[in-house]
Amino acid sequence: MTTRSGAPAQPSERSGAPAQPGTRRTKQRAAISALLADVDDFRTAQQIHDLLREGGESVGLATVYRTLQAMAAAEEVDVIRHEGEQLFRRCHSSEHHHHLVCRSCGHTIEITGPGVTEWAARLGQQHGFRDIDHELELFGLCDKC
Amino acid sequence: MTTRSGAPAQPSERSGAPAQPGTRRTKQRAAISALLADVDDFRTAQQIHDLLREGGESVGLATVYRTLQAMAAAEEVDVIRHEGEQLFRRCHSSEHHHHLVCRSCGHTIEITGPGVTEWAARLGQQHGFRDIDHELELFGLCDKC
DNA sequence: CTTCATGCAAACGCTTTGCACCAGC
DNA sequence: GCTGGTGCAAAGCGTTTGCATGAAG
Repeated sequence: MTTRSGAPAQPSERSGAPAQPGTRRTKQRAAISALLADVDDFRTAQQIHDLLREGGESVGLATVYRTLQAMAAAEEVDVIRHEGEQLFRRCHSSEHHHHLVCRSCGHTIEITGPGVTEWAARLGQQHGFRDIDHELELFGLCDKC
Repeated sequence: MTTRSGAPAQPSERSGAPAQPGTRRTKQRAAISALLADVDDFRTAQQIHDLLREGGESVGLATVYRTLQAMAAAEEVDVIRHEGEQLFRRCHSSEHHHHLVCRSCGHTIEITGPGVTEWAARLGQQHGFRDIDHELELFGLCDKC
């Protein structure tokens, strides 16, 4: 990605895929994908790493990070930041949504903000801001915690 | 804070203050306070550190962190986390509010979420969550950026 | 004079990266 | 056999902390 071979041969880039990483099907990616399909709650990269190890599928922590990053870029997983660390989760809805997350076990419920996006856009415009983005997450303790 | 003197003398703790740090009036605290009064935008601890240094008032970075932490605990400053780092700002409203923050210069406008708190509480209750807290901030580019 | 804040540097936790090795295709 | 993913360990970055010094009251 940083270095380029001297040859002027154009990289094998088809039209569809924007040369994102994470193309190749590997055992590690499969393991992470499978785990994410299983665990319906937000988890840190380190937790995912531990869970994989517990499950016998040992994957390097760096790979976990790299894969999650790629999946996040491909919008296959949702990422939220909480207290300095990032939490990952495979979400069901592909539409814009927010989360109600248990701050103890990570149990998550997807929620939709009632008109938050429009509200944010309107408010931004009012104050001369453009390119408005919003962060909205709810945290609490679920009934099991 | 971690180590205690062997003497069993009870710490000089009056009834009012819960032994929070930041009691003593020092030059550094004054400088940080003054700067925060001047700068109306969200700033990282390191930016504040730099600004102090530029202004001639050199304060150790650790002190900046410790002081900001104390001020945050005393609710004298607002803290938000964004992209892994925390931003500090002296806010005008002491009531619950949110922010519209320029992601380039940190310029900030205080906003009130229309019923977000109630909405969050209701939603939490619906799903058996308690002790609900919410994080809501807007980010964009201000007209000067 | 006692106590607590400060400063420095080292430690910390999470995340990213360089590089040699290995596996997809 | 190329290409690109993996693993390890080291580096990076923002933040916290231990400890000796210095200032506040």
